[in-house]
Amino acid sequence: MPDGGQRPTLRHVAERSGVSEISCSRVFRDAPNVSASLRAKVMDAAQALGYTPNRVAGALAGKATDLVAVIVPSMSNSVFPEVLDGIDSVLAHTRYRTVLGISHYDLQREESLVRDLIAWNPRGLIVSGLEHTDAARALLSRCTMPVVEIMDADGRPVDLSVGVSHTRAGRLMAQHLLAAGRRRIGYVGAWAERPARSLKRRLAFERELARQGAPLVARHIEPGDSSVALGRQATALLLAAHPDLDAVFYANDDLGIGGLMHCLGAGLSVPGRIALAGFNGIALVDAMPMRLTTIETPRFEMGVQAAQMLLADLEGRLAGCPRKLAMPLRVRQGDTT
Amino acid sequence: MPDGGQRPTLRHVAERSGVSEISCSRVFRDAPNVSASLRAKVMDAAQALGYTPNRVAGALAGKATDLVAVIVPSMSNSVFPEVLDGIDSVLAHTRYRTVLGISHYDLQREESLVRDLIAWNPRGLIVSGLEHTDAARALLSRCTMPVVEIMDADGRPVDLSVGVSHTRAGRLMAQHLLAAGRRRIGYVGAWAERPARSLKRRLAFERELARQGAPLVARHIEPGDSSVALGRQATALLLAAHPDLDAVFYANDDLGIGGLMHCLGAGLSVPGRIALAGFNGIALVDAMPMRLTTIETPRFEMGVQAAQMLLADLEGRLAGCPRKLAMPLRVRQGDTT
DNA sequence: TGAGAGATTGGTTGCGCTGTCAATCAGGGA
DNA sequence: TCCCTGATTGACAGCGCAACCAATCTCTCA
Repeated sequence: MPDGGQRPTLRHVAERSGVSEISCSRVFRDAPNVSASLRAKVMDAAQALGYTPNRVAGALAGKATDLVAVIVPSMSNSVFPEVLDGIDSVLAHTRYRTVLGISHYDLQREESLVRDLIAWNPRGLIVSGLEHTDAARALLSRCTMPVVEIMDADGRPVDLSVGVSHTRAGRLMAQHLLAAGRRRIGYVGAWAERPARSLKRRLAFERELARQGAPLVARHIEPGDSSVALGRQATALLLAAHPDLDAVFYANDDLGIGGLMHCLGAGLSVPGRIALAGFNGIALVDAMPMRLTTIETPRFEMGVQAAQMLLADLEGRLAGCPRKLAMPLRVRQGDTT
Repeated sequence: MPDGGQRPTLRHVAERSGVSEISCSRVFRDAPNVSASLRAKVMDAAQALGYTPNRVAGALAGKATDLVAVIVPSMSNSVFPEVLDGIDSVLAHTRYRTVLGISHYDLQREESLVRDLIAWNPRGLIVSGLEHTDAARALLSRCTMPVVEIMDADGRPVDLSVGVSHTRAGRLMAQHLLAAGRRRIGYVGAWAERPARSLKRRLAFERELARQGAPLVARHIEPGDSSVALGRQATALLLAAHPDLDAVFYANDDLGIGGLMHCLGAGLSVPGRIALAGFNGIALVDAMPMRLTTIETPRFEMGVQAAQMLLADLEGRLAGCPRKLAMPLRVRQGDTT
């Protein structure tokens, strides 16, 4: 019935079923006030034609797409895949779909992604972090759809936010290590500290150490992408330069596990000789022969909350609710401190 | 200038700049034959108004969106995030954006995602595996845009495909273990073997073992999601039931590393007492104190190739090129066999 | 100087669908 | 029996942009 290899449209369905286009449209949208017999006729015709609604046309006519733009900084460790999983676990049950952008911890790239994804007129945006270029921030604050900034709770969000306090995380870990009697403490980071969150953690960590009279002895910030292998290398370098360190705090668990691997390989007793601690609480930690002490962050749950806040805002259910959500954070004592 | 809080449109830009809508449109599309002065006028007006093109309207008018639908089965290990990274590394430099679906290794869910994403009229689809429900396969073969099936090379793709031969992988590993003198061999899988690819690997593995006179002794397929922790548990169970195994092949590296952790923890000498091997060659392998022998698969590269084939097909550059691409595969000897 | 080629600009139409409002129909109470 | 109400169905316009074709303008060359 549809001429040539063209995709059938509502008009084809309308013609074949002998029903008006708009009634067909109602059937596919599950709009109210459609009789069962009409619905059946339309569905039969659609079935026969292999009709699928064109959501692009629907989006234009209805003035809103059912897309949610999500911008994450990286896919190279398990953190953001978990967040995406959380977002998807909520959106999968709705008509909304995720459009993905990866910024590679580059705020310039993030800005262009924001610009690009806004052009799709999404129903909402989920972006990572509270730090953006001025232009990106301007775009985000000007746009009419809800924007959720995830991962961070230290700062002022453009609109909505769900995250943890990295300042608190740094302080907590400093207190934990000091309480465990450590005094000569080092730090290992990666990504040249481009994610502002890790910088916030480190600064808070250093501040607390200094406040308690045991200032940071040394730090090693790698330029490259974080990974277990990089953590191993960086730890070797740091300990070569500062053999007397009695604890190291890592920007994340990947690095920390790498550090643990180095120490085990080098025959350094952990935590006897040196204590190690990471950040995030990824699943891998539990699978290691020795469980890294870490700070547990709710990645999946942040994704879930972000998506739920977005939906709630779209449905006007957010009146009175907090627009800034700080998620809980706790030190998870492992075997390495 | 745009009335109320409404998003400015081409018409607003046209009015403000005193240029026709269509010429404005040309400016934003970088269409040819636009004078510098006209472009400047238009850009000024757009700047002042904060205009962003509405890609949804453009997609409808131009009869094609710049969306690429990607359906992956899982985000819970590093494999598919890496594939996504590969896809993104290609698409990021184009005007195409990724719409993501996660099927959770459920073909029914995959089918509904296919249906759902086709409704967005994407420029192409990238789906995982060659096995789909009949309905999904029908949808995929009927749709006019290119479809790339990734990860597998054993079977007949609907359209394009990029993947590795899992049958060959299973055979290779059987040969490797037998060549290393192993005779009492076990297998550990997960996800209830829903990914057909892992089943293909195992069957080829068992076939080769049997052919060479050392049939599989035992296998343990977990129902749950694969993870390092699960591999550890499963190995404990398998070895408890079959203490005389001298080698175990795992459906993937996460499980294999879990197995390694178990053996190290239980004081079993690896590879002296027992050999272990995984599949994929994820980065984590290299960071462990003992490197798991594995079969290296080019995940990032498969993403890259899939995206490139898609683009090539869209641009008509695929005439004569193979529409089915088998990627290389090799056993990477570690410390565990 | 004038024709012709090419570069630049604009008008009209319609992509496929949904919002809005109008028309129609069935059934119930006065 | 007839009007009124609510449930169904339909007509029409337009979402914001780009394809197509026409108009204009600018050169170049004879």
